[in-house]
Amino acid sequence: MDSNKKFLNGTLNTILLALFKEHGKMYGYEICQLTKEKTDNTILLTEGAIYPALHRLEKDGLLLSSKEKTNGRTRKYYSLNSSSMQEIDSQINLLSQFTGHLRVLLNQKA
Amino acid sequence: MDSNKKFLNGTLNTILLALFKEHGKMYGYEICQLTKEKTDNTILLTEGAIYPALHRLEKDGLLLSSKEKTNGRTRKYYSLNSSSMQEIDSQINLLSQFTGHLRVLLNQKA
DNA sequence: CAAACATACATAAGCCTTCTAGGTATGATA
DNA sequence: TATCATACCTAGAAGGCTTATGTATGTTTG
Repeated sequence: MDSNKKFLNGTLNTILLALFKEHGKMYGYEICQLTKEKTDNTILLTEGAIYPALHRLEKDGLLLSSKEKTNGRTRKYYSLNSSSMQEIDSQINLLSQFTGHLRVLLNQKA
Repeated sequence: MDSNKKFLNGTLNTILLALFKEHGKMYGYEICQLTKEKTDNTILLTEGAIYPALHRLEKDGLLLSSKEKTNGRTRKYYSLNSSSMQEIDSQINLLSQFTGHLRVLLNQKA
């Protein structure tokens, strides 16, 4: 109620795509940690949201995955599917536009 | 799928509060039109979303309403309930913060 | 002058996304 | 050896928006 969790709704897929675009390959757990750090603990991606989202994006052909074993633990790395780059950029641009307009509505053009 | 409609999810209530803060009293239909104009037809608030949202905000004590007859048509005007101003500002600030962090994740700090 | 369009409100069913809560497994730390 | 951190996963419930529909009045157009 008094958190900003609900704002995330609808933006998660695109946030993930943008993170992959900047950071290359990443795995789920890492994304949760990184996002938390980058946003001063305000955007907290839950695993219950992130793993299904990654599966969805892979199924939709926007992500590719590969498993790697590191320190005895298996990580599932994802990265952008370059053959869907147009679609990926399009989605990121849409969200950028949206946040821009949103800031106009919120009167924080700066 | 290829629109930015889904991004709206979770932000509608707060957008409304911000609009009221800037524009004073407004009625539902007007808000739909104004938002459309202010965002170059990209943020399209549907009536099916906006009317329930206005009812909710009034029920929660954040908005006050009054009916007025203009040109034979009845308008239901809403405005901020000044006694809830603290809560209202808090919600707007939360969304502002969120969009700020979102832009960091999207790499569009400017 | 009738049809179409714009204004203005409202609600219900369904969809989609996320959250909560739970589960499994390994390595490190206390 | 118990707890915590890492690392994955899924199911059920909750919540918010879209789509579709309904009502009613005023204005424009053919």
